[in-house]
Amino acid sequence: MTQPDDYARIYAAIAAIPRGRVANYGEIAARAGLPRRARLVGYALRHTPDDLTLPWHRVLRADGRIAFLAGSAAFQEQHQRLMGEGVMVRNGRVALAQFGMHHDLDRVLWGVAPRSK
DNA sequence: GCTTTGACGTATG
DNA sequence: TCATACGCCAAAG
Repeated sequence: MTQPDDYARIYAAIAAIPRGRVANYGEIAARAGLPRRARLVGYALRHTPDDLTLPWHRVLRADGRIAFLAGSAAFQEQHQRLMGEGVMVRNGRVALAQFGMHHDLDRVLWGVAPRSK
């Protein structure tokens, strides 16, 4: 039962990804209050209104890989944009350990509660 | 109204 | 790493 503002929250969550960092679809969904709805994030991203500009290139799959078919135009552009802001991409994959949202600093920036306990 | 299609994720083998 | 399988579910046909 998706509501109109679900998309708004998804877009907001994406817009909140700090420059030089990345997040996966699942994280975005969770941030938007829609746990386990990663696919909806993909859908929303594919249908982003023209008047809306988002850092869509910072959204990757859970394993750190770019979601597009390797070699495709979209794939290359995403790769380009990421490198452009300092995010290293190796064989279509980003090292989440370095650029993902798993450091304490990120929790501060994102206001995410510490893991467990 | 039923089936197919995804910028997905986790779990197995 | 590849391959299934399943959970998830809005849109499109």
